[in-house]
Amino acid sequence: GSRVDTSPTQSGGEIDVNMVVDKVPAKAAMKAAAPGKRKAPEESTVWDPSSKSPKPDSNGGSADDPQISGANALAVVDPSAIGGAMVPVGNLKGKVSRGGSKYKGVYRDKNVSGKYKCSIRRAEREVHLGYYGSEEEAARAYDKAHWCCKSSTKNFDISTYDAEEMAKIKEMPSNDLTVLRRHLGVGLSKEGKEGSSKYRGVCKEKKTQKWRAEIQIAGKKESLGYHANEMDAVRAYDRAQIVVKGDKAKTNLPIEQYDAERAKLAAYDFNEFQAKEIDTKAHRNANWTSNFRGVRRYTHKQKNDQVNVKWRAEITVNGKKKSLGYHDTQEEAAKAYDKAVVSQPGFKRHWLNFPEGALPAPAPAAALPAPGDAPGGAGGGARGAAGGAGGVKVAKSVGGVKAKKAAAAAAAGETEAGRPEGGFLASLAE
DNA sequence: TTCCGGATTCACCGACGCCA
DNA sequence: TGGCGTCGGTGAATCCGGAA
Repeated sequence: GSRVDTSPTQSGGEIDVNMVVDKVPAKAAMKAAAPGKRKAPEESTVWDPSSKSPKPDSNGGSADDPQISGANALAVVDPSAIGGAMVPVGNLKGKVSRGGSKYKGVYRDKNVSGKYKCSIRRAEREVHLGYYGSEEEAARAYDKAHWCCKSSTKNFDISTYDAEEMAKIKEMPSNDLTVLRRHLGVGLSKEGKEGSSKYRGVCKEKKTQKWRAEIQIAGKKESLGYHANEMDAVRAYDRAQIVVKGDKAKTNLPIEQYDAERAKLAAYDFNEFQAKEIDTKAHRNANWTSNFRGVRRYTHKQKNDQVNVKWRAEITVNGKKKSLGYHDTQEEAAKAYDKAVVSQPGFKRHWLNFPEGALPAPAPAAALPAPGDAPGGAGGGARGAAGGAGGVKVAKSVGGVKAKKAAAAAAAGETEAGRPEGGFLASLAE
């Protein structure tokens, strides 16, 4: 039929580097033998994917090919006999594929500069086999996948691979390349990138020299805290992965290491996990800050050891904090803050905790510090839920250059009392 | 000084469609 | 049928500025 002899061209113990076992000549031969026709079904060899026997290659390779047949292949060519040189078995005829690589299954991804990627088709689906710095590495990854699926290699001779590794790969499921992908390191973290950890989700802050862990959930980055040593950050990330993805978590360390707490972690909602298990300043502050601008929690221990919890509203003007009283609820305190803000010259609606509603009546002037600076809230939690625009941030929102000009103008307009006349706020309001 | 969040970049991956 | 080229989405990594 259309079989093409794919055995290596050997003569006198030498291996012809230009030998060809690839599909190109095989297909040409097939076409020559039966132009326009596929191989007749009876000529095909049915291959059982569940068996570990090599699948007859449509390209012309065969199960009895001494070069590529099953476990035998590992012993066919002794690498030492060829001086350990790599022996390409692929289409190295000087032909460069459309992908810009001379190797099978290797492509250049124009989105990823200087890297080669490789993939293999399995059961009508493309399986990604990772990115590599060199064509050769990518070609070898492809070969390993091909070896796993079809018991043959396409780019380099099987003898150039580590026999032990290839035997191990042979044992991996050929219908599900997940195990192989893990073996190849696909989807795991990059290594050797300057300044970063070799672990996923962990990087080192240059400024603080601390290890920062974070995870992205539904497009939003969530902080997992700062850690003095890398492994603490790694574990924080791993645990967060388990919380978010359960058994499908891509952990840095073997997931079995978390067996003792996996059930507990998986039961967490991420926010709950973050609040209870992650020690960040924000969370430490969370129990005394409020979601409202200019409002914070105030606890007062009484003589009978009873703890009184109130919400304190305060505003910062001219760098000085002024109390706006203590309130039973956050909302009341927030309204008190809004009242104080409204009485500031040039105030903006978006400084308010309740910008949508009717403007509150301004607080009596005597009750407030003299105007002269953008109002600042009590800080802390005011940044987060209040849209990240705390009182002080108002100045930022005006823009760097403009804000600087305004500040300069304000400084120039200072009265003998030491405060800018007309107010910094007024200039900000432009 | 430390912590945090926004913005940006780009590596990674899956998948689609063309072609041999 | 499978190799190949490419595109788009996701998310990790990093930078940077502001707030505490």
